[in-house]
Amino acid sequence: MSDSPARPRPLGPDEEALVRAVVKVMYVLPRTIDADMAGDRQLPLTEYTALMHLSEAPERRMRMHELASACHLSLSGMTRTVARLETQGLVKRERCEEDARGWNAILTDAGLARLQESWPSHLAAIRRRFLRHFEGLDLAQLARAFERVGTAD
Amino acid sequence: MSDSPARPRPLGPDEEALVRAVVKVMYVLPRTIDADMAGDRQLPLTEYTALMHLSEAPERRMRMHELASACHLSLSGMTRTVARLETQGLVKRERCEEDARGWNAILTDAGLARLQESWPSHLAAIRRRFLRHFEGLDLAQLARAFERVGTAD
DNA sequence: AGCCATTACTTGCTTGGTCAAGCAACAACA
DNA sequence: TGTTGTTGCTTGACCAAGCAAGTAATGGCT
Repeated sequence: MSDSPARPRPLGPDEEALVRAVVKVMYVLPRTIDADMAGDRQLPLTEYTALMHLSEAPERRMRMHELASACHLSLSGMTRTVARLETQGLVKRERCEEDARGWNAILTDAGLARLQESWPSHLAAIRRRFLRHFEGLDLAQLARAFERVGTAD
Repeated sequence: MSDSPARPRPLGPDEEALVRAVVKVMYVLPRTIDADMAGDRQLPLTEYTALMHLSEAPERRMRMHELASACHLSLSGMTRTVARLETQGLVKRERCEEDARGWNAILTDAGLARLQESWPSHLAAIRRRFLRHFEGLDLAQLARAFERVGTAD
């Protein structure tokens, strides 16, 4: 907080409705998606996301901090996530060649297989629980608005 | 998962952009708002929300499960939240008259004062970090879409 | 060469949530 | 009136996240 705002204008009805709906989505959607994906071999959303980003990276490898920021996770959070994935054999870690402080997280073949096994239900959940409800709206415009959210100015 | 979807159509570019942007918002926005509100006397978002719902309830009181679902929290999560608020004197608990298993969480005067103290910065944060970016869009339409999110059909 | 500031990551601790099990009060019924 | 099942909430065990402090490698700068 830089300045303490004296009496900000209260929310109008539409604004309030939007805020409440989005807050609800933030709480409910991740759990819903997770639950939809909970087949035999549940892959939690965070771990799924990490595998996904790795699969899209050149050589299926990324530095820890890149991966963390791609997943919107703190670096320490990512350390632990990768550790979990490593014990399952889905990811391995290698020291970075050009900077021995750094590590690469690397998607293993098993990890790729696991991701491919999960993505259809992940994708279906996204469509069914989320995108479905935005049919007919201008998605690109909406995406631009959401991309700006969080920035102050 | 009831049925395993064979090969769902992959996301188009606009769909993908929207999903990524919304996911990012879900991770980043709560922390941003929290941080904006972190004045001297930080009131975490969950606790703020609980106080807010209580303040709007008749007699400033609600049953635990009502409050939990209003806040999109599990009942046990709400038990702990209310416990935290109680130790700060912002809420008190009373056995429910007509059903001695039940409890009412009741907003105290101190709680109301605290809420009134927090809401300007809360509101400002919401405007600045969120609503600001939707100017010119049809908020009501958007709200309706988000209200449906999470439901399957 | 030797030191210092910086960077990349990990670890310890705390917080805040879930789920499952427990407990007490109620409701329905023999 | 006791018994049996259900409901409302709490508690215990666990887990994933963040922050702050620690460690190790690097890159200037003298």
